[in-house]
Amino acid sequence: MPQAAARPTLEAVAERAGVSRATVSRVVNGDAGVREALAVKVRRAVRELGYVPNRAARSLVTRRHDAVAVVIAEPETRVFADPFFARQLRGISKELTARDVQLVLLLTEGRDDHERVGRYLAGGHVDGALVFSLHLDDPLPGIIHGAGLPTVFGGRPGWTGGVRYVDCDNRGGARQAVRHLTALGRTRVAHITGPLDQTSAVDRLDGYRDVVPEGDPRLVADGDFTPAGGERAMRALLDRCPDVDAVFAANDLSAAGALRVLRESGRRVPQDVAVVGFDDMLPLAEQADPPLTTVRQDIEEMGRLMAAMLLRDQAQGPGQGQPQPDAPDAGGGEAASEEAAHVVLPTELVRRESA
Amino acid sequence: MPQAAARPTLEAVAERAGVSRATVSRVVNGDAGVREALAVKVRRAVRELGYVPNRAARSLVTRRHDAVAVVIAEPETRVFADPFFARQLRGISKELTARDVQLVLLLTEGRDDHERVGRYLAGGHVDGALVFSLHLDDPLPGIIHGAGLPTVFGGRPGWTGGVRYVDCDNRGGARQAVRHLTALGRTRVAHITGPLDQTSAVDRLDGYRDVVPEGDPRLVADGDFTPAGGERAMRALLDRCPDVDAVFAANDLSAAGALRVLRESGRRVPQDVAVVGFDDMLPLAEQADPPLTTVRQDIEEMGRLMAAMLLRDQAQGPGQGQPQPDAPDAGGGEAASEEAAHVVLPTELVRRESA
DNA sequence: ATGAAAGCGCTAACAT
DNA sequence: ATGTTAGCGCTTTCAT
Repeated sequence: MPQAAARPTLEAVAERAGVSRATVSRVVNGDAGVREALAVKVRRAVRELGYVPNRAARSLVTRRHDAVAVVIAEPETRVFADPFFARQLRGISKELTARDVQLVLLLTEGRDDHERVGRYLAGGHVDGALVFSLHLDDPLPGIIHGAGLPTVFGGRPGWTGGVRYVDCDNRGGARQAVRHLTALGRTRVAHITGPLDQTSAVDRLDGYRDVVPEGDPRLVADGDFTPAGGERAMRALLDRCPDVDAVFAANDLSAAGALRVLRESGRRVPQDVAVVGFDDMLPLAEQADPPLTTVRQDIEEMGRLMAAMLLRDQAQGPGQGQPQPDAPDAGGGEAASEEAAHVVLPTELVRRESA
Repeated sequence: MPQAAARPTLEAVAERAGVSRATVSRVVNGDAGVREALAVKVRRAVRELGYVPNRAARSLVTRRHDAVAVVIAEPETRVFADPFFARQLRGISKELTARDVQLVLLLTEGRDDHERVGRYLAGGHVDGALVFSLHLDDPLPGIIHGAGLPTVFGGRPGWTGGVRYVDCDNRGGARQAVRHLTALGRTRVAHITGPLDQTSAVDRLDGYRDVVPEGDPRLVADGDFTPAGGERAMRALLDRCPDVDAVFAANDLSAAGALRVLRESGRRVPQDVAVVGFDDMLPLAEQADPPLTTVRQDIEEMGRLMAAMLLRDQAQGPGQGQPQPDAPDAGGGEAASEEAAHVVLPTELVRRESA
């Protein structure tokens, strides 16, 4: 029965400092109302003994866990073709670390996992959840929302009401991209969409239409955020409208596919056809030929804000059970406030050589 | 004082099933020695009440946590330019999920975080750690190893003895790459290295030398796993040895840089200079011009094996405190066994158009 | 095979 | 301001 190095307990610290457990607890938790003289003694004892509070024991009584779950609902596609996800995690991690909150990562592989994740979250092992789900028909967000756990979504979910989320300004970013192309004098600006069961793709399409409301419908081709989809769409575009002189691709991956097809077809980029992507996915965007002009979003900041938003009301006490009342800001505005029920981060056009 | 939906306790289940807490506990934990008739009643009560065990209470007495930490020690560079990391996490997640073990993610930002992570790990909040660190001089692995927590490293650490790790066969993969080039009839095969403070880069260089032991030293140029480094190295190579007819780049990112320089210099790939990368980093490798021949490693499997290796002895009981005695296999062999103190996974050459 | 009871280490009333 | 005390929900001897 290996005795695992017998960690010192509060009791041990109390004895060494010559005070009661309660006093040690107060000092350790930074509660006011302990004479400095005693506090000093306690802190010394803590240091000498290498005392570390037992989280399990603490959770048992406080009913808090100082842990939040990060649920990523789509390992199969984009998430793993893209450092996007890693950046967001980094932002989240920074914020959580700063508040001494643990990050429990939940990756779901498919429908089977939904139940498991739902059970875990409803099981009261974490104080909140940060959820990424890209598809409108994904039941997981609903399950989680229903679990009565404070939750913040990454990316606008496909439904409204009582939901908190952080997103980038997909629509505004799309407008930036398309305006850039029209400012270049391009008159036949096409759009390669993303999969339209994702709000980001829908929003980018909407942004495109904002700028080209009278647009030729044949200039819009379906993509799916993959290079192969971008190739297909670009071929269709070239076929239908040989006079196309600009393309706004819904992401950099499909832009890469489009570039390849344009090159094959003998078009020069940007001279014959200008191309703008979205995401500023590195190293792809930089290494593309020619380097891709694209719309950048501050992914890490999105993660940070998600965590901050979730933790904002964490202090109030253990698992509230109810999401916050909705208090949307203007919606799609560029200002970001942690007071809002959703935050939409601005995007930035990064000019390289493709447009 | 929001009462957080008062989860049912063991007590509640016991009462409903008309048995004692102890019996419910046995059933829930699958302990043998409960009459089936009773067990059935208990299970029904559990279901009806939606009982979920309180992990904190359980940990408090068992001193186990059913949680492991995943420590990623280098958010700044490669980890976040590369889905590598995400794939590995996925492998880990799958294995942990299957055993109902939680994944606590620890991302470290720099030296400041080392202490924090060390404290956390030594603090006894998790049953083990899976650690990624790329630099030989990183003190973190040592700290963690010293914390007396069962640990498995991702990638061979820069020191030997009593360490368990999972790695891919960097050296063998490099040999595959270079042999492929020589089999193509190339006689002036250059190598763009990675940063040589990482074992993966050193091993790949060694593999190159295995095949070209008599090699012209001017054919080896320092890179750093980045596209910019690859460009610099390729320029140096072209400068020193204009007759170079093949390049093995230590990773795909630097290969991409090399491709760009070759193109600029008017060389055709693969006709004039053949290029092989390492990693099969998608989408980069596929989208390169021309698509990159490269060495693939099964990243997800590496993650899975790390978790499996860690959990193998987890069953024995709470935090052993001592790492396992070393039981290395042949070292660098291609067979992978979960019995070994380290596992080295095979690599695979993926032929595309660059060589 | 089952139950009774003793804690695991901590926080939070309550008492002083 | 500090100490005393009563659990938090669970597992685990130890009786039966």
